Amino acid sequence: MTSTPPPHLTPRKTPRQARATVTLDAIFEATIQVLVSDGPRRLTTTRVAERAGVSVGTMYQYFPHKQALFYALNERYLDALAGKVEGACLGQHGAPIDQMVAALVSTYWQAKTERIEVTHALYRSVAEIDNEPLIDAFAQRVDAATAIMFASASDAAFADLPTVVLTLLNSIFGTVRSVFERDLPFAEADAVMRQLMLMCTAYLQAVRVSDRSAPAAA
Amino acid sequence: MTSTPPPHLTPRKTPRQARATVTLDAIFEATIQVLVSDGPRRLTTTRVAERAGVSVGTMYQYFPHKQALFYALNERYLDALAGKVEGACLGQHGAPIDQMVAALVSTYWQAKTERIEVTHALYRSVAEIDNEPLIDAFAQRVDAATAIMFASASDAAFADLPTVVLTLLNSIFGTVRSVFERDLPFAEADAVMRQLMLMCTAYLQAVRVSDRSAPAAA
Amino acid sequence: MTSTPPPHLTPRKTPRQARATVTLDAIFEATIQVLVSDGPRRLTTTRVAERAGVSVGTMYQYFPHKQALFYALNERYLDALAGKVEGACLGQHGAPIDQMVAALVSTYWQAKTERIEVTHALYRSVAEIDNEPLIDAFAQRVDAATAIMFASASDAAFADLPTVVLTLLNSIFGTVRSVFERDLPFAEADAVMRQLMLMCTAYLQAVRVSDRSAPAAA
Amino acid sequence: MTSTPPPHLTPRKTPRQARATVTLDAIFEATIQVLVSDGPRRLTTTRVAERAGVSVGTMYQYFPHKQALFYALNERYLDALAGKVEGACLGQHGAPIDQMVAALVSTYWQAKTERIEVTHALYRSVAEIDNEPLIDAFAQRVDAATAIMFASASDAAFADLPTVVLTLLNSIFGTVRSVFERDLPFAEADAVMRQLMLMCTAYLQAVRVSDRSAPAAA
DNA sequence: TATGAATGAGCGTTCATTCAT
DNA sequence: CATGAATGAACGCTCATTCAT
Repeated sequence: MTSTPPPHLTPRKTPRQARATVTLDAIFEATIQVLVSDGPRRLTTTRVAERAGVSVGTMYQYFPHKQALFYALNERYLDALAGKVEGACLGQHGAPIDQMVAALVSTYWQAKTERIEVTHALYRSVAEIDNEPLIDAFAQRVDAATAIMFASASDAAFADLPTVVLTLLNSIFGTVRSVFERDLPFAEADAVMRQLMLMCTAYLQAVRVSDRSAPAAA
Repeated sequence: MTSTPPPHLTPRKTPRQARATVTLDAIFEATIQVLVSDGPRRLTTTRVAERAGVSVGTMYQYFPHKQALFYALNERYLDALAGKVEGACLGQHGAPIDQMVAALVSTYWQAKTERIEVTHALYRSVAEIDNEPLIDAFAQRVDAATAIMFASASDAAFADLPTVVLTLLNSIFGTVRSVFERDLPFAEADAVMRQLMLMCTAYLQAVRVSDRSAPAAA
Repeated sequence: MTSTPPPHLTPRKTPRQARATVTLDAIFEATIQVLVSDGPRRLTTTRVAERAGVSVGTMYQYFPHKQALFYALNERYLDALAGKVEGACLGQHGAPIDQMVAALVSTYWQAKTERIEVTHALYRSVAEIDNEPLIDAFAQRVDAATAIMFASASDAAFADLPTVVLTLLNSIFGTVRSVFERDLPFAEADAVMRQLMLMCTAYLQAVRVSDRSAPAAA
Repeated sequence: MTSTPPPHLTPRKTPRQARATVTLDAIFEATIQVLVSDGPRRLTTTRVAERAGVSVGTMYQYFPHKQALFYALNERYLDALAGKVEGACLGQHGAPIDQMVAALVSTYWQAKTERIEVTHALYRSVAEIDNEPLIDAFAQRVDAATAIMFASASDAAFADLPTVVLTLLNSIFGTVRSVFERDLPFAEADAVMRQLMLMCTAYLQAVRVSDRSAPAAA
């Protein structure tokens, strides 16, 4: 994350000791658990502290206020997610576009699917804070990685790569979220994911500049 | 709406009198206004009542509790939205698929764009209640209408229409939401919408059964 | 009080109904009682509400926050005090200065002595809020009334009346406070008060312009 | 200080080592600074320790609790103040009463005026603890010194010296405080101080026993 | 001995809900 | 019926104090 998040939303102390790291992890995990089991409305400082096995006071030693905790949690989450996507992109360097799309979709879907309830909880709690800076930073990283990947595609070139990437990512991320929130049974969700790959590939083929020369997207 | 929403989430009285309708409307509008101007966290019953020009007590005559109000608001909103989509689908009966896609995307986008802040506010406040039944009902209506429309396409037929429709709608709705939440500048948002049409059309062409006979989706 | 107190320090609602007045009085009285029995540090909203026989919520219907309650209490107190002093001043119009001094001192002393613990409590809690505006308003009223009184003295005139009044009042108010805070036994306190009258009279005679013509104060 | 302060309010250790003295001084100075800059409400142990450059734990090595720190601070302050007044009294031995009064008033005023914000802060924070023992001790010392001084006056004798001194000191201390708290502009404050001298002198002349023989005060 | 992370009671404040008027 | 004052549980947060290191 290269963006500058509002300073009042950052943890108070960098964990220098092992103990602090453990505590911090406990707090984050507790936050997720409370989020999952009680919902964002019931995410209270007391409950988190309790579940984390620390006192409220301790929590406030690490985070200046509740929002900061939440913010940091999202930061962690998005940071990891971005990392995975970046990894996938790097792994597909020079591959054909259908493989790229498949990697992109399945990586993202898998990441979201790993801990389903957590994903659900985080989707549901997005509104609780202003995490625009985080979303922006995430988008930036992922956009860049994806653009670089597609620029290296073995079987296609794109006139307006930024727009293509923007469309693709919004599509993928949006569709995944939509599928998630509708709580589709696995079979259907899986089917949609496969169709999504198809769709993205079809799109890319439609807008690619054949033989690296012809017309543009838009 | 044909689904059965939990009875405790429905308004207490059917508005038989004009007065009641007016009051109800005022309450809904006030809710939206408070939502837009103060955010979901500051949406208090008192504030809504005040803005609506009624007393809290009166509000509780119409809604057994805050969630019911919220639920009803979403119901209204989704009902209207579904209506618009249904209308668009009916209007495209027998048309070619690219026109259908264009109609679908632009109708949905326009509906969301009409009152941007309202859309934002509602997206942001989705988590506040459990509106799964509403979403389900909405999805059912829209799925049905869309399926009927595409079944009538002049230039394509689909082996597994339900999956195609499911994919298409999740794509469109998800992408729109994603674009909305990233708060893209109009130009970019518009470009993505046009690309989205392209994408959907490419997808449909890829999965259509040529001459109304051949292979299936996925 | 003619000064304009910060709007955020005024009670939320003017008591229009008898009930509200009763409640308000109960809150004020409870505040004093808590102040007296528990000290300013233990003056919590919960305790006040409890002692007043109302809920915290009710208290917050009358005062936007704790400070406002405190402020209003001081306002009431100083308003009444200023009224008493003004009354005394009016009553001594045209009298000789020693009677004026006697009236001033004994009125102030009596007012402070009426409910000793209350006076103590209020003196002790002065620092809790910024009541400068209240003090200023109080000083203004009392200064004015005192100046008018002394200007009418039958046996003296003063060249620099404002300074004389300022000195006199600071002396009286300060000495009374000092005596109070040292918690002198009644006999000593009473003796000091009588000496204070003597002192003030001696001062006025020392600075008066004989036959309404001669040299000035300062 | 000859009075017996509650043992739980005294520092834990007598500063036998230079290090301890330095630390203690730092703590006291930090307390004052925090008091001045943040006000008595924001005077937290953490903040004081931080500003003093020591850990909270260390602070608790010197003071069993916050009140003890506060108490000790006031003790220091009042001790120094009493010392100054005593010095002034000694210096005026055998002088005429007007010089004595002038010395008394100006010494006290100067002491209070030396670090205005500190004085303000201390006046404002008096209520935080029960420092009656300190006040008593202070009063005793100052009373004694003043009584001895006036007993040596070259131009007056007093029948009831204790009452005279009590009155005089309450007057002076009270007036100074009153002037301070009203935050009068320097010119006015200075004028009042000069008038105060006048007043005290007039008083003493009024109650003195001429030729060291005649009637008494009160 | 010095440290400062941990504690948790207690604070000020909010707000969904009730019910006497 | 409509009102809105009253309720009080529950929240976010602070800070004097302790104690393992």
